[in-house]
Amino acid sequence: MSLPVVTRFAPSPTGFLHIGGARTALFNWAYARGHGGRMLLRIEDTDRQRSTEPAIQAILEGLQWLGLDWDGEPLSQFARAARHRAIAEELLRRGRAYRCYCTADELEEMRERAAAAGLPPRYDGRWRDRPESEAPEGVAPAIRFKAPSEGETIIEDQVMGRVVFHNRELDDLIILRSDGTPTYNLAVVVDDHDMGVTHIIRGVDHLTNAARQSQIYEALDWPVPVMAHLPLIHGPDGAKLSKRHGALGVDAYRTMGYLPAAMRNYLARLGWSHGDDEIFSTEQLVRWFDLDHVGRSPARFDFAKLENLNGHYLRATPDDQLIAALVEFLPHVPGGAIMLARLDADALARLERLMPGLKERAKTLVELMESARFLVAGRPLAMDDKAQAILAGEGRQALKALLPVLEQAEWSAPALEAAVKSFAEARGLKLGKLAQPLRAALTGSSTSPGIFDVLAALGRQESLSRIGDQAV
RNA sequence: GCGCCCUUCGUCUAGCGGUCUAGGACAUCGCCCUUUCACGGCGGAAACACGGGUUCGAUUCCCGUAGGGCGCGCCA
Repeated sequence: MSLPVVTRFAPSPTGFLHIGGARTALFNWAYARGHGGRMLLRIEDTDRQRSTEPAIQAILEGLQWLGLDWDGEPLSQFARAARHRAIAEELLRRGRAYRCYCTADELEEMRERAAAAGLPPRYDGRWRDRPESEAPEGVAPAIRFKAPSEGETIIEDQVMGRVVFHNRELDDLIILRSDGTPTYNLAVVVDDHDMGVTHIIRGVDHLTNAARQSQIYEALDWPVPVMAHLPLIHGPDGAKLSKRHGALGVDAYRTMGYLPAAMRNYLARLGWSHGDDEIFSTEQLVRWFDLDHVGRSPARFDFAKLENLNGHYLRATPDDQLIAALVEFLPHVPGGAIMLARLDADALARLERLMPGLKERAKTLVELMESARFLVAGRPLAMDDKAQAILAGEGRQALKALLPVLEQAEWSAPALEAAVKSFAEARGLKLGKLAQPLRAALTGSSTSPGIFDVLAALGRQESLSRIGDQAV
């Protein structure tokens, strides 16, 4: 246990980095960083049909956005095919593997027969002890691992506990295809060994593989790494993650306006806990993260909680950093580019003044963007329904009456508030009666920060002309 | 079908035999704050799947049942 920790994240590049993969990466990362170890990245691209370069890029970018870095260069599993083949042959030499001359049709038939008999679809081992001399003409053999047929294989899982598999349940899996390329279970074992991986942290969907891989380690006389299998993440309805909810690429979460720090925090709490702590920094996560406190039951993805958490992070981010985050965010969201183009120095200065009020009201960068939009919006100003209603009746009258008062007022938030207040009192009106139409006229929205701050931030000329537009 | 895994408020979870009249967070409901919307504060409702054991004592340990998940490819 005194060995330096080496973890790895090993996605297959057949699509984007989904939320489950992101959490697996986060846990591997946190574990390695918290134990003075390294986290390696391996791209499991041995399936040439389904692996794509764009998918690799998407995964790398997803990790980067999440703020998860890895040590060394990403390793291509495919590039190591020769090494895998050599180990398959080594297994053959050791008598722990054999050539299988079954055809695809034959295997299909085998599965069908098993299904008909109500048996598990397993390879029956027909070439396990059959001499090579009986090999049929013209059939390229695959190499199968000679799995132990008796006894049991035990996984001492750091999360799931001691898991026992009866060896009779595990059939002889193919480790080298008839075209000479390695299959997953062989490649994983060889790579993890060669990379010096000490801790394998991955989803429970690999638990059965853990048993098969453990057998291969044993056949090779290699030490089995520490294993930890994480429960899966489900959608809000408890079923499998679908496109509709959680099975989105992490880039989708970026587009929805979530902050990487909030994502890390939220993902960490999905399946792992540190007492009653809910909001903690990434630094604390690294310090606290352990396998002991990873739960065993699957978790549902809850957008409401993510959103709440994101709101916390938004509010906690210093204004200048938040503006930087927003500026960086805009190109990734529909309509954002236009807004970015209009954010000149003047608008940025106004945004800075309003940020304390704006960020308190936003849960995502999208909401922040929407609430700041009036700063750069051209006229006529787009109005939300409530704002329109407010300006429909008395609101317009109030604005008209208010205009001369504002023209006379000293131009600062407190002074404007005082002026409007005394005007309201003189007329026996509630302040809200005047503030509401002002808000609507200036921002086109019924939800905005302190309206007097808005007035001050916009400036006398801009404000008066906007109010004038709406008052006529 | 077979194997493995899981099961505390609606959701994420704390709990590792007595401290549990089961704690926190999100969501929800009510009140307060307030120029709107939020934020914030206070308070409410809300859970140990079921049945057997083990034990002086089970949310915690064991076994069943039910429900859910994952796996069973010359995919990873």
